[in-house]
Amino acid sequence: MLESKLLRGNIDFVVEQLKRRNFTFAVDEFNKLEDQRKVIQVQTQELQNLRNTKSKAIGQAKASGEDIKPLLDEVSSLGESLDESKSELNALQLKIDEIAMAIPNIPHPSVPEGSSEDDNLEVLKWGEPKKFDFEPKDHVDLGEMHGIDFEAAAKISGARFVVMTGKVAKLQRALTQFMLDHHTEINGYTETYVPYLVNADSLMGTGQLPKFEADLFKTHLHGEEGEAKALYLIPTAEVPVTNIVRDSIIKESDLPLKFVAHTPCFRSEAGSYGRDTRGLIRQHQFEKVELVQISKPKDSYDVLEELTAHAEGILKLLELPYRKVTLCTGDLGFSSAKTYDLEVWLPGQSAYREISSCSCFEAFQARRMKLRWKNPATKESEFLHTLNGSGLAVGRTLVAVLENYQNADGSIKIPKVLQSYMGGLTKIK
RNA sequence: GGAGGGAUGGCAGAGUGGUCGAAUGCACUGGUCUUGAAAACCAGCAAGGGUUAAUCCCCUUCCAGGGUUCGAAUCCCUGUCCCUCCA
Repeated sequence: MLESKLLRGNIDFVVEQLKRRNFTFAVDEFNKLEDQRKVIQVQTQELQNLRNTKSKAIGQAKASGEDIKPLLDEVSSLGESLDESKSELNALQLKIDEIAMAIPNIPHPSVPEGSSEDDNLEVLKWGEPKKFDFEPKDHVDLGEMHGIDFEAAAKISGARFVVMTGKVAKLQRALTQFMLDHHTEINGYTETYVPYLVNADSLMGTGQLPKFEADLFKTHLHGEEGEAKALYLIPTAEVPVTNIVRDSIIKESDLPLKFVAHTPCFRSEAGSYGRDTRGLIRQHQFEKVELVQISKPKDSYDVLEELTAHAEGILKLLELPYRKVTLCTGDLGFSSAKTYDLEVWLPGQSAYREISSCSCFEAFQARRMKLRWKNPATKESEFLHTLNGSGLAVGRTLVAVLENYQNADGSIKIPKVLQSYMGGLTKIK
């Protein structure tokens, strides 16, 4: 959600900025509603004031033993016009909120202009894609001999699910453990366990709702109030973790807050039919280790660099070649002001593929979830900045390890940092 | 499964229909005093919104949502969460 002052006072700037990310803002409609709101709100508050004053007078008259009948007659008609005015105001406010909640964040000035992912800007490349003296297989072919079973998953659930057994399942767990340990012990994050089913308010807070309901799995509850109580499977740990601090005022001394959580993520992948249908790349359910930071506004872009470096650290320790790109305005997520994607090298596809997305949301999410701090400089409560990034997407990291560490015979070398998590194993075959 | 109690400002905790946005204590901020600090004393101290150049002023908010009433923290209904007792 954008700042209401900005929407009211400097709407031309907003429109211009949103144009950068191909979002057309219906200014005229919004302004019209705002003008109406002003009139009705002032009118409503005046009526309310009148009622309060009269009611107080009745109280006083009664206390001093006067006859209150004439005063009662005076207010009798007030309630009706007040109710009318109130409901008119409510209706207007609902419409305005609906529009406001659907406006994406404004890109940071440093974000490159562009319309699609082709315009993303490469920041750096790390590591050399390994030259194989044989034709490297992709993870699906490799997985067949190691216990990755898509057929069983299709039988159990359907497409875009997987069953893993044996060493490969353990390797995924090793990756998860390694990431969690590294982020808590080296990078200073607090390990966090969170619900995997969340309510609509939480999703509003981080920006998945109201616009992107189609991307989510929604539970269905029986009974009359089922709809209102329905929970959603989390598409990312960002949702429950960031919402830990929804509706709260954080002490300055507690900032920045740094959380790391491992959760499964569930995505409907609506609209991605035919994309990455093969393999583990695009699943309805996958594991992810997520980094979340809550920072003071002035620090947030330093934190973005730091948090991204934390995600990169995992790739470096796993010795996986990657590149870092800045998403262009057209490819930026709804809530984000600036995003770095980390893309890992996959020999099976001869391509870099996204394995982490690190974003600074500025106060966009904080405003939606009323997340504030007491700024000692201004003595005001002000909105904080939220950030998050995958550190990393575990399923895709597993893909990267399988493909980058494969041998000609299909066996997989275990990366050094994972060996202790695999009981000293150096190779799976 | 049954019976009861509770949810109030950063925290603790009063308040059962009207000058209650809310006593009091703690915490916090400023001041007096002090060589300095502590103590003591004095003063200030909720959030969101409207209007305004700004102040003033006004509105809303005492778990959430409905209702009763001229008027609700207070009464009624529903829900959520917490606690106690019984089985």
